[in-house]
Amino acid sequence: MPELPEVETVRDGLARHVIGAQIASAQVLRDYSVRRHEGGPQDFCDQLAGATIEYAARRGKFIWLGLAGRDDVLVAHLGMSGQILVRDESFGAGEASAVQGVRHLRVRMSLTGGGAIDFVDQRTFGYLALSETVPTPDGLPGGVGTELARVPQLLAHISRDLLDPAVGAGTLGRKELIARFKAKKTSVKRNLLDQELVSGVGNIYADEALWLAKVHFARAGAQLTKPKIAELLDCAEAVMRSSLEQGGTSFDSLYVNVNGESGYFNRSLNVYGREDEPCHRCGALIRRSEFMNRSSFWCSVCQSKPRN
DNA sequence: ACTGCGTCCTGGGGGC
DNA sequence: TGCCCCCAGGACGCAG
Repeated sequence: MPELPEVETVRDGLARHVIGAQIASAQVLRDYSVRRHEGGPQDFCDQLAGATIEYAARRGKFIWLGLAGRDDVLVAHLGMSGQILVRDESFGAGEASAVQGVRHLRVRMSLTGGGAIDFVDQRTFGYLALSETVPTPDGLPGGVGTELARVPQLLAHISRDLLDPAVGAGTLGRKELIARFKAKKTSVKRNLLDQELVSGVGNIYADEALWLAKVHFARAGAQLTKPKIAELLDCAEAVMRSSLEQGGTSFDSLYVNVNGESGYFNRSLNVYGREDEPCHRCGALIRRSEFMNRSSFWCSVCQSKPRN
């Protein structure tokens, strides 16, 4: 499933392939895939027709495409199986046969002069919407890939992510994040997954970061020292950056493609999905626990359990 | 403020 | 070979 590195790969691909493109028309093949758009799917299509893409930005797992001369932007969330496929002129965009030939195609945006942007999503947790933008409270750029100090209203409550320069290690933003982390009364893993604290960390990378930092998922966040919290955040950032390096080169130039099923980032995983396999650091068996209605994978030796 | 849990959704894969 | 059921996940919303 796409996590932050995969989403960044998609954003980068969009920045390379669709900036300057004009959307001639949009076709919604499944209404559920256009959500949180006031006015619904038909209005979405009406509003999008004629829009020209100006930039591709990202905050956490949300992507947005800036539209020339407009205050609203096209927001995309990939959910857990979403893909954005960019088709060139030779694909035969707009033809009914071509639409039917694409498995799990939910929304097609046909481009002026040929080609298309396809939103493909097997499990339909992802969605598209148009959203007005609002100024960022700190006056800094809204996310990765834009210089504008604005963010879609739809995701204004989502915090910046660890790949955002504004919360980079050593910045005031990072310092503030550590302080907020320390002030929370809940567990470290819940903190890592709290998109309003720091965004972009999902279940997989939370477990990977905790393993790397040798912290048990259920440990109280406030129990960690600030340097330890800093280390944990650095670990989360490092895991995501190394995944990004691996994934960034694995889609071809015609497609902006994240394949939720191929799992091409999986080879670098140390704990996630490795129940009963030996820890890469100490050889003890990796355990799996239910936590927050999700699976958590951890090493019982490296990540000592809090007694409570 | 925090916690726990349900909801959305689909088809791959395991079990029989 | 077939069929049923479970499972995975992010974000959000609600009750306690």
